[in-house]
Amino acid sequence: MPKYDFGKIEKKWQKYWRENRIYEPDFNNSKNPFYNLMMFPYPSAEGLHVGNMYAFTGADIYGRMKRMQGYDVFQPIGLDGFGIHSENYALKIKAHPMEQAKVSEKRFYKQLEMIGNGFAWEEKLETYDPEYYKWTQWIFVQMFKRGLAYRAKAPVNWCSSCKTVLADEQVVAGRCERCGSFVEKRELEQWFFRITKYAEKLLKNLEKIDWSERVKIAQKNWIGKSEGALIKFPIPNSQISIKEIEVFTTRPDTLYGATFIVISPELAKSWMGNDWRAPGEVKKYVAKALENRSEEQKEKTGVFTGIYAINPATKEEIPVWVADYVLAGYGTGAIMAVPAHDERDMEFAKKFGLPVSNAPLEDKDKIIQKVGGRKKTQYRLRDWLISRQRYWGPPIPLVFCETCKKRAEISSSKFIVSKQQRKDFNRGELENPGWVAVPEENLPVELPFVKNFQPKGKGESPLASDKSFYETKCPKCGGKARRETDVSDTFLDSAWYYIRYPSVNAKQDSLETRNSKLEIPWNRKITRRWLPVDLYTGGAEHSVLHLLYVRFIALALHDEGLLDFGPSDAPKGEPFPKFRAHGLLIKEGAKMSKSKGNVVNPDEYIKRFGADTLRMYLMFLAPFEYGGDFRDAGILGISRFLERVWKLFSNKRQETKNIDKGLERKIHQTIKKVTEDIESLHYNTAISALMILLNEMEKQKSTSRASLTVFLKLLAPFAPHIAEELWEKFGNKSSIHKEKWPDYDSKLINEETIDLVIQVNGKHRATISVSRGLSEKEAVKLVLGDKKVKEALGKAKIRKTVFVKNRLINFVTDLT
RNA sequence: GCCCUCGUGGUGGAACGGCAGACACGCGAGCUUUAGGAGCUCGUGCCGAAAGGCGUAGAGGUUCAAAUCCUCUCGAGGGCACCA
Repeated sequence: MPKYDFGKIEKKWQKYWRENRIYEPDFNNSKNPFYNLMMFPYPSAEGLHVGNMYAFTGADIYGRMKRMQGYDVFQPIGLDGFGIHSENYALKIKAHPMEQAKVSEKRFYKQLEMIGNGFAWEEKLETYDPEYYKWTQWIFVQMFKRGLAYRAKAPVNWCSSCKTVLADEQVVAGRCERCGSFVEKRELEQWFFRITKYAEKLLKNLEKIDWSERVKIAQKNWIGKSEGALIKFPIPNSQISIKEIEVFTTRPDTLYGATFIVISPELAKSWMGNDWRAPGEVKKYVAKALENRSEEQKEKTGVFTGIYAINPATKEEIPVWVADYVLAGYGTGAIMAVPAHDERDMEFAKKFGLPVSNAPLEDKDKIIQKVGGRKKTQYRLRDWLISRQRYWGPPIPLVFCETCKKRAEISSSKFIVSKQQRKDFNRGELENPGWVAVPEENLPVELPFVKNFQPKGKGESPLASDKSFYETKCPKCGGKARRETDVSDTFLDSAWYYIRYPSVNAKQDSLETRNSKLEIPWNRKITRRWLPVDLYTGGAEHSVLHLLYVRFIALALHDEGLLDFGPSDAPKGEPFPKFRAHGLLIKEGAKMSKSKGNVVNPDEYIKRFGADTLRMYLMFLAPFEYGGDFRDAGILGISRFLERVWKLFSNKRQETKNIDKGLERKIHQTIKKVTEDIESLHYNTAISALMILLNEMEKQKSTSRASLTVFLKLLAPFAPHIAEELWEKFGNKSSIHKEKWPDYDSKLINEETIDLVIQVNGKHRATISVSRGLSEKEAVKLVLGDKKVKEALGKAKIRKTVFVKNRLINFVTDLT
């Protein structure tokens, strides 16, 4: 037998797999579909990162076992290449993103093939492909038409380095998730998706989906539900039109201790916008606070407004202050301050010499009723800011028309409008007068090649300088109109890719709506058969980004009757009943980063050791969900292992009729262990079990063909190429990856004799070999005859005997 | 500040409440004419010559029995963070 030439073997089988369509399921007729999905990569860096490979390999091993267990596994691959990450990379290397995309695509797909995963290549997709983003725009249109997209002016996050607005989810500790620059607040008009409408559903469904606990908790915190009450504080003898202040509190029971009110600068400003003639000092404070509203915690500041309100419980007059520690976007923008029960209020009270009252607590419900308040549930979650002032994304498929604005305003007014008039406009058009959706049949709105694609930084996308792009006709009235020039957030691209995959090569499907036929981006029958996804794997860093958006979009499309998944244990419309977050791969104790120069390039290692070795090494480091520490030295262990496997199959192929009992038992134990460990993603211990089995087999003079067959099958998910090669050398004509996964016989697993541990007062004193199933009576008799035990017991009297069958016996003696 | 997760040899990590350290890496000794990033055998938690003792961040507790369960402290990582 020749030596183990992994380079040649790996190439050979990768070609074979593709040509023979080994990993292509039958989408229309599959009886046993299993959708094994891994988050697709964004090709922004120099090439595939070993972290990507780690994640993909982990998902692949699971998929390969499922395939051998008789499932029709679908494991798609694609590129999330639209959006700011790829654009920033293009900017950095001074390339045009549209051209760079083609370069990255080629490179990534080549690398992704080299790692030996069972990808269904024929269903690959790229988010920047017009054939794909046509449908991303279609989703935007559906959201708009159904009142789930709206335009509003609001203080939003602005990254001055990326020169665009960002969603709250993309701001991490006050910094831009992409570039790390500090994010500032700017008052801008932007497009939002109404994710807050789904706050409760997104929260409640978490209980019924099987996800990594840490991710569920992160989502729960992000949604941030609090139950409390709205309570009104009247303003007596009010000189202005504001007659009362309503506050939100989670502690209505502390109302008797509320000794002052604090309103946010934003609320103060809106009062001034009415008829409040605020003192100069207040005006100054508010202006300053609004201009410089930092997220950082700092010393409390504030001013007295001169206004007094009445505490509805004590009937006492309390002062109203304005301070920037009260947020505008949460609750009513005003709070009742209870220094005795709230640290922040206490800090404020101390600083400004306000009274502190230690009033007793009341019953929550009673006090709410007494003062005429009402219960209120509040969420921390904000709407999803979806527009971006960048170039490399799907243009938002909307058009602004002055003529239609007036008509829509009339139609949306409460005055008498005929039903027909109202029907002329969808909800989005009524809520956003002047904005008209591009009709579905005119999609995609293609992203033009713009030479100067660099972000402008004036709150406008580069498309705003392309006249030929934005000048258009209103699809509604045919008049002169202007296209929206912002593009949508990358996270919209990735919010639905998994629905598209199974339908990439499917027949175009449509839905009957009231007055027309609506083309849809997925085949309904296939979608019902393959979705929801059976197992979704990805990084925990997407806990409140992708993983929240993707659920929202699926639930919304589902509620709007556009999408219909097949049955699952999860609530209807949940895309991922089971999600597992893989861990982070680090290098010698440190995070991999280009600045540290410790980024592992998988290509090099594949060249030196082979993809199979690298795959197994990555999986051997630690449990898949923990992550792992990549150390160069360690890979030799796996390299040796596979070399020894190769040798075993070269040298010990003699047929043996007499199967060694001990080996047979070991084989069945290994089948059980490997099967269970793959199921729970404990690949490290599965590999260890294979090593133990190999050690055993090497000790045998000869090994039966049946044993070797089992070994190869168990190895196949981890090292798919070498397993395939040895399988062929065994004379098989079809792929090992389509073979049946071995079963174990639980009767053959148990050893006939076991080591019984003998303890005296909980201390291990001896171990004796006894036959399995030995009774307590027999055990005591046997054990008490043991010399060591006698010694240990000495003269002490046995007070109690604890016997655990097939495991241990513990004598508890009187203390002497 | 609040919430979550985790602390085990020189290293990565094993361990249904029941023999702590599986499997590897590294290291040590030996074998093999052996220059290859080789292979094979044995050893390798700490103290001790041994018997034995001590050991899972630290301190308590529950239990016949604790790395595992409970309480507190310390440390690391992650999420939220002036959200009333």
